[in-house]
Amino acid sequence: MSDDPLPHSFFARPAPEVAPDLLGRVLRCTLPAGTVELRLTEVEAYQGPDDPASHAHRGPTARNAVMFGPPGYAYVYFTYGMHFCVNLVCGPGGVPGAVLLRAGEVVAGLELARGRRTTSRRDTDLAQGPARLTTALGIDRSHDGADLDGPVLRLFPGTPPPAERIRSGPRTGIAQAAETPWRFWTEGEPTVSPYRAHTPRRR
DNA sequence: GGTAAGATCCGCT
DNA sequence: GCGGATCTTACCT
Repeated sequence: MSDDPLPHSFFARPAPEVAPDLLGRVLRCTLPAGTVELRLTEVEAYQGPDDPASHAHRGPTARNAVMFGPPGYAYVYFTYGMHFCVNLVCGPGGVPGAVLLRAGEVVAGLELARGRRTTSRRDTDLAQGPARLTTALGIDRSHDGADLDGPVLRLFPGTPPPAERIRSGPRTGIAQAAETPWRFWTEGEPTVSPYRAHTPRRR
């Protein structure tokens, strides 16, 4: 990977526009233990303040402050008492938005990622799910606000999939605005759960 | 000062 | 498919 990282201007668009453009991109995380690189296969967009599912919906707080800052930085939060999730802050000035990284394929640092994900039975499970993804990369709250063109986190152009392989659907695990198709994934990737490719039943 | 819900994962059935 | 683990955040009284 000798390409230059994507510039901050890449993120200076609404999150629902940036999200599909993140598929196939490569996120590198460099820590004292070593480097892990992840090719993104599934993401979700959150665009506040009118998005009731977004952490930014109720205005700025100590936790979500990074979402209200400039694009091109990481927003990391803790949830369910045991998990971290990482977002990439997006959006034109003044509009809080972010893209949650849900899944990816480990393309470098496989041994290190396996060591962090001891419960994983297959390599495709290493970063299948937003909390597994942060564990595999070694990301925690200390990376909240980290520059995506910085010494720890860097996002490289990678190889985006052809447009016909990009799918979208409802976001996962949230009660509000579940009908908004702001989840994007690459069709045919083993790191994306197959059942998610189908339209969920309505009742 | 108390409480309910949460952008989840894992093991068991 | 279901429920437990585990704790922070935000909101209410």
